[in-house]
Amino acid sequence: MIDGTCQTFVSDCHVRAAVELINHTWDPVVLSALRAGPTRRNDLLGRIGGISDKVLTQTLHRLRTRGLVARLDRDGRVPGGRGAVYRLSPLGQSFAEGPLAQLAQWAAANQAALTGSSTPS
Amino acid sequence: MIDGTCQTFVSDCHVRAAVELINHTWDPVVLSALRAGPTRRNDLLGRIGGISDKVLTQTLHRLRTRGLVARLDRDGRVPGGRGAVYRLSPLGQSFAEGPLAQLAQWAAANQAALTGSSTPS
DNA sequence: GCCGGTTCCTACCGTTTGGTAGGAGACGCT
DNA sequence: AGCGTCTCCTACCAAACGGTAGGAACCGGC
Repeated sequence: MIDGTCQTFVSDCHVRAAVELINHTWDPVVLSALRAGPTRRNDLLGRIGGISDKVLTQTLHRLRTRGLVARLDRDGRVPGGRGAVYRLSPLGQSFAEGPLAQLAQWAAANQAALTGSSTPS
Repeated sequence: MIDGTCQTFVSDCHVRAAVELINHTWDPVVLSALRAGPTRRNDLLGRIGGISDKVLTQTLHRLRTRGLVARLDRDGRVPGGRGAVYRLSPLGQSFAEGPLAQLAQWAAANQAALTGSSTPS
């Protein structure tokens, strides 16, 4: 996957590795949502409008498999639920606050150009 | 799409906007490949192993539509071709050298954690 | 003129992804 | 106990994405 083994793609294949972490539409959203701190499933469902139940489960599962998110069973035990809480792992946090935040920052700075309002020549 | 209109997603929906720029498997690869400078189609096809002709066309088209890549018809006129040359637009360059490079850098620094548990160097 | 390389486009197909619907099991509250 | 809430799973379906195959147009070299 490093410079040698990555002849399938371009030499910058680190990009690929990183992009594949968030290549699933909702992955970056969930990651961003979790930056606010440990969150319960249902709260995520509410905070992230538009995501379906199944997809949130899948996304959380994928993110956990990739080591970006950890699940704390019954951490804070908020009333009214089994209290499965999801939080960013150190890796996930480093990703969310590093590249992901950079991405968001760039998009915010260039939103005018992105929305297609006026692409300067 | 900005802070107000983005209730469909999380408040950080700039992330979404940015990620959608590269959400198509080959987009970041092509963008990275173009960082080396204006490149002809066929050279891209060769430099990026594994991409198919159609997908390169689509990717280039999408990237142009989004204003990240520009096509210079017959710029350098290298021998043996019609000389359609692709290069990063200012926006694309800013994206490729900013967030995309950050992404690659992060992935390179965390490749050990990403690949699972392979011994780092 | 013919041939070959290059740029694109158009089918068609398989896989993946996200969405909807429905249900199972666990637990707290009344 | 009965009920509602929460987690999570399994179909099934539609759309999107990538890949293959084939072909059109364009241009230079022979």
